[in-house]
Amino acid sequence: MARHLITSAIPYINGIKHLGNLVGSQLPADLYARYLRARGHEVMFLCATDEHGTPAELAAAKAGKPVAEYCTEMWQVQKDLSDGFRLSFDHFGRSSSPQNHKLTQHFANRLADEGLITEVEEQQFYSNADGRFLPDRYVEGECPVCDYDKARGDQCEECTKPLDPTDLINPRSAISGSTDLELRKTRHLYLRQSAMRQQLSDWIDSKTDWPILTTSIAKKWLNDGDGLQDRGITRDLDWGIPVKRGDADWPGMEGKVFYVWFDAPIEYIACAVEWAEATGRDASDWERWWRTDKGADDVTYTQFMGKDNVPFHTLSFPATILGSGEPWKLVDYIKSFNYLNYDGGQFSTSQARGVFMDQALSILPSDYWRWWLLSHVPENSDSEFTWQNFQTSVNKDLADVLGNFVSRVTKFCRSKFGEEIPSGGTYGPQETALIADLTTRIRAFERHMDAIELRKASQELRAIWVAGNEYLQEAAPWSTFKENPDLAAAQIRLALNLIRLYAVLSAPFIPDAAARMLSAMNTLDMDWPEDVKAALNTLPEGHTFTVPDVLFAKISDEEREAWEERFEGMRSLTPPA
RNA sequence: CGCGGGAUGGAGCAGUCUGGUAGCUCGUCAGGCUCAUAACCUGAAGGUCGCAGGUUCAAAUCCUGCUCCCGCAACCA
Repeated sequence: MARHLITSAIPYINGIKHLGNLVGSQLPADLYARYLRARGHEVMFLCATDEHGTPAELAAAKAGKPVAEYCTEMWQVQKDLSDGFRLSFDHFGRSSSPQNHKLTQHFANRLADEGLITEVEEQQFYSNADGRFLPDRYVEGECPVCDYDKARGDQCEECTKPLDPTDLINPRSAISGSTDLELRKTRHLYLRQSAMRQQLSDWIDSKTDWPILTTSIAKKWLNDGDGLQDRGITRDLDWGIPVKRGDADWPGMEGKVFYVWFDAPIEYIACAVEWAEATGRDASDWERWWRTDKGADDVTYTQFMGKDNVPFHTLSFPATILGSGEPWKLVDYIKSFNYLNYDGGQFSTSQARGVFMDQALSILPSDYWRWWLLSHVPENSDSEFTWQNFQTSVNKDLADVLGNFVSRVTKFCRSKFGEEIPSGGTYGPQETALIADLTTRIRAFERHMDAIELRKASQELRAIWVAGNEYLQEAAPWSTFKENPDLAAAQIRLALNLIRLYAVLSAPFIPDAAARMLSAMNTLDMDWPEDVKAALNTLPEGHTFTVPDVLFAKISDEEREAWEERFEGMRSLTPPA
């Protein structure tokens, strides 16, 4: 038994996430966590909401609520949705938690002590109308190059020219449209990432087994242009973690907060602190996951995220960890994903394009979504969600192959032998061959899961389901029953045990259906099939079971067409109350 | 010459690192079975592996050049 720490990139508090967000981090992380638990490993699976930054303030303002109140509500909304998708977090925390405040201030203090923080004075637009500083993107104006009048402070979207806010002609606030702006001097803390470039580079180079996507992005940031740049870690905002050196004030930094990308990854650690406190544990219980001097040296830490998050996890957060000089656990493996596109374009939160988590659950149970998303996860390149593909895959894999297998076996047994595992007969060559085939496939499935090769694992799992149908076709118990009922009994006994086996193997992908399969087989035995032959003898002769309802109803053409039409337009921008 | 990823039968993908008869799922066609959610099982047709050169006995796989698509481009979650 090994110990695994797993974190999913933490979703931003601003609004409900779409399927692209889900498939890029939380869902594959959940699959891996469930699989490792099923194999008997000790798992700590953490996620949280990322609550700081300007977008949260703006969303709260739009909703007419104080930002703290807005975040609390949206946290609950996201929590309910992750429960709906059966995401099995050990704790779903909040980056605005007191625990994270304390840890973030602690790390800043440590980094300052190590000489890795510098103060920089710069000029930034201040909006008198809005009563706040405007970060780059929140200044708009006319592009000095192409005259496009909606150029943003960081870049002109029309001519793609990178800009400074001060380059803009007639700058205005993107929040209120006010042109009453003035340049003010402000001081900010910078993390001296450049000083850690070599250390980070050596560390990345040591990770030879990481996905190409992960290392190539990291190396680009390390080596491009002038190399890794120092990064501002404070902002002139109200909402956030106050800049302090540990418990002490930080002279000159009054009224400022840490930048969201500094405190968000620290929440991975703070989340474990929240977990320990919420469950009545003490500090040593979370420290054994995070402090290598307090038991975490045997922990394997895996992070899941979309490709847009890679730089922060390969460089910024490791810079914080390494720079602290303290024995914190560093990530061992980073699994990153490409994007899931929606019918020819990108899913978009701001444009409300695509299918969002709440809508998905209102249409179909979570297992449908989990199976499709996990078996089509964008591992090697961007992939695309289409209703047509979704309908075909789900109907074929879940209804026809797996669901129908359960149905044909249980119904046949009920009609010929009654609702109990039939007695008599022995396993012969066909059964031996099936066990050998399943053993090979299950070992391959494990290898793919261990390597987090999710598409291959899905494919293998499907092949394992198909093997059951092949066996039935060949064994033909409906024929053998007529001449040799004992043989038919043995065949069906095996098939019923196969249902339990499928439930165990499939549970990480489709937990609800797996639970129904186990319930129908009237068993709580979820032991992993280390020995397939033994696993297929788990349910003994005479053990009772019930015929379950249809596991997966098929998606009809009418339903698919209705959804295609419904989701063609944009979703309502109003988040649920 | 900004960086990275991709281009494989009608669709979606694996195979490329470690050259050696091109593989999987869906779709199509034919057959089988009749226990089952008109499901399941078997077989067949269909690809000059983006384009052009090169290395080699042999290239989807290695090298060179080119074309097209996607993402990123630093404080934007």
